Amino acid sequence: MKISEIARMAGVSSAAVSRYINGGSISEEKKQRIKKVIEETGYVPNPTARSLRQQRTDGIGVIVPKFNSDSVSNLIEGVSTVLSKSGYLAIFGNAENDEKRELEYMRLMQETRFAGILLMGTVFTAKHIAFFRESKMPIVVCGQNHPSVTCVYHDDKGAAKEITRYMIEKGRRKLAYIGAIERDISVGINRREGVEEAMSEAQLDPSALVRAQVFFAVDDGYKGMNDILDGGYVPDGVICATDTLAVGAIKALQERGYKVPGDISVAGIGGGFAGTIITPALTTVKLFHRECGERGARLLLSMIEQQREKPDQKLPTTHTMFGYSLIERESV
Amino acid sequence: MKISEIARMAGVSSAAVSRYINGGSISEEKKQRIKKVIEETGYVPNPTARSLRQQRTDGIGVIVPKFNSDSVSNLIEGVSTVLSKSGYLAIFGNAENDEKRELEYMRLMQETRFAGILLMGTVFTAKHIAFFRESKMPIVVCGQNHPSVTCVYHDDKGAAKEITRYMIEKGRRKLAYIGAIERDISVGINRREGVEEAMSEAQLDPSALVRAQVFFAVDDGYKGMNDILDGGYVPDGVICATDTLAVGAIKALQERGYKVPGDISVAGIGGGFAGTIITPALTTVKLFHRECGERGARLLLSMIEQQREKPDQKLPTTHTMFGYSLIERESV
DNA sequence: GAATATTTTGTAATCGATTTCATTAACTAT
DNA sequence: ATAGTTAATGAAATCGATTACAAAATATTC
Repeated sequence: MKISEIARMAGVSSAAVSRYINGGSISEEKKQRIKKVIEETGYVPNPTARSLRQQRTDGIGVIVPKFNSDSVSNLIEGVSTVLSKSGYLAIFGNAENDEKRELEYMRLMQETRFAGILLMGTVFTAKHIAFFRESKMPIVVCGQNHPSVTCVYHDDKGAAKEITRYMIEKGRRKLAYIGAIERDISVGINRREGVEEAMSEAQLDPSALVRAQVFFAVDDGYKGMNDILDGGYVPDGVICATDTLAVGAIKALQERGYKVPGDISVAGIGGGFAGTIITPALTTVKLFHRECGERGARLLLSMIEQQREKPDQKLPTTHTMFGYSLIERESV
Repeated sequence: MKISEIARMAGVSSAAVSRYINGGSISEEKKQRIKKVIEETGYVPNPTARSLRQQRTDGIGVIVPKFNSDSVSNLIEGVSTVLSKSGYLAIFGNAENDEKRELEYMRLMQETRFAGILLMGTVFTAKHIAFFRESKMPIVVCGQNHPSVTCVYHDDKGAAKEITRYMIEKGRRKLAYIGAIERDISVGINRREGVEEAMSEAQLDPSALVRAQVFFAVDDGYKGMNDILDGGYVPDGVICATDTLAVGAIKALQERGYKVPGDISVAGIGGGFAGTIITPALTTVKLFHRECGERGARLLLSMIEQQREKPDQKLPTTHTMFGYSLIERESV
């Protein structure tokens, strides 16, 4: 079923049908006739033809570093609930934790003239920044913050500070920190700085903090904890950059016969699923991944609208920070 | 940059350029000229225009019931690694555990003339079956089995049988089963039947099995276990239809002061992440979600190829069953 | 070397919508 | 009543590729 067919059936030109659909001026009488035919036939305009003519698609690209992670899948869940109600189609790209693939996807999505890009960022290279600067596409980044692009992110430093403060309050003063790779600003650097700041404020010397720097898996937390202990340092409190790392750290401690939190407290950051099922239940700081995805998607949608109204104009960047919320459980 | 521009620069017609790209007959000399120009300009054909003319898109629809679940996100991971190497674009649709939305997506994807559909099925209604029967699109279902459509699924009954047999071997004879809603054939019915069969084969009366039927979340397993105990039945072994349910069941037991596995053994089915981090570590049967997604994607790709060669022909359905693998840990 | 088959080529049609443009019809204001 | 707006209309152009078709160039056969 195509538009010319509908036009024939309604006894009008295809231009009239197009105007009916897209809201051009048209007489009430024809409007009714066209409406009737469209309802009877269940006609839907061919999106490909429309895209070709209008020089844009109704696709929104969502680039994620991987799928099988708690925080990412909640973020996606949030994004997809918003987009599925919007008339746009979400196209997900799995960057496989590789910045180069991220860039490839961004370029592909720009070439394909997607309506916008939502990037769940990990590491920003100079090429990323250049892309943000040069591209006129609506782009939103979730989870990182950078002045060159619109971002929705968490107060990572604040969250880390909060959980550290809490641990110090609970009487732990000999701290260790298992952090993530520092090419990731949000998780790698900001959270560490939060820990250090909280220590300073409590008159503890942050340079005395023993740190391990690892990746993001349970095994990495496990290894990080063991490295610290093997180094001869036995803390009484361990902060981990993510809940997943904390799970690994607790496992390492328990294997060595330490009681958590009796001998050593452990805290995470994230508030994901894993922390709710381990023993002891993980004390952590909740971050709002799902909400972050929702907000990011909504923001992108409004940027796309804005651009529709004034094309060719570089969109201003905005920066939205989400807070956090301490979850007291059993591991501290 | 468009094809006519390339043609002008290479001093040929745009038909020649198109033939160069799509492999038509063309002289070696022009081939070189065109190649050079394309390389210099980095020209890529406009996919929208191509789709319009060829009456098909390079999109593959992937419909999932939700994103934030371990099994689903591994499946997606598998699917996306295969598709991202294929030249096709994966478009994910979140059906939000709603069969109606599943159908809506299927219809939308058919209208949009996607190259194929990969459905991570939950419940099949009569409308699903009708769609499978009538549609000429390449469709692959992951996780369920039905004769009317090509499926890649697990031996759910076998897996359930295996873990039950194992539990009986370990001396547990007073069993309970926490199962999932039975509108889901694979997880709801087949797994329960596997448990019952294993009991019969061990001369245990399956009708004596106490069952709870719940949804898929941790809390559902928790509730299911409590319901069984509140009914006055204290089993010595509990089989759960999924690992997630097992996590909830163990939590309920521990809260009531039972030792797992000392007093009561608990086993799951799935082999996901959750079972590796709880205490005691979950004894379970591994299912190959990631591999299932990979296989499903590859199969769909080959079906799409087949259809390219002989269009208008209904594709034959195939049925691929994956096995399982017992994981002995601590909960039995 | 003529007749025939095959390959190469460009022109123009095509996919299905939207949009420009020129024209006509219907109002408003004077 | 007339000039000047504004709204409604359909024919035709357009988006950027692929492809049917016919013509031209080349290769093959006898």
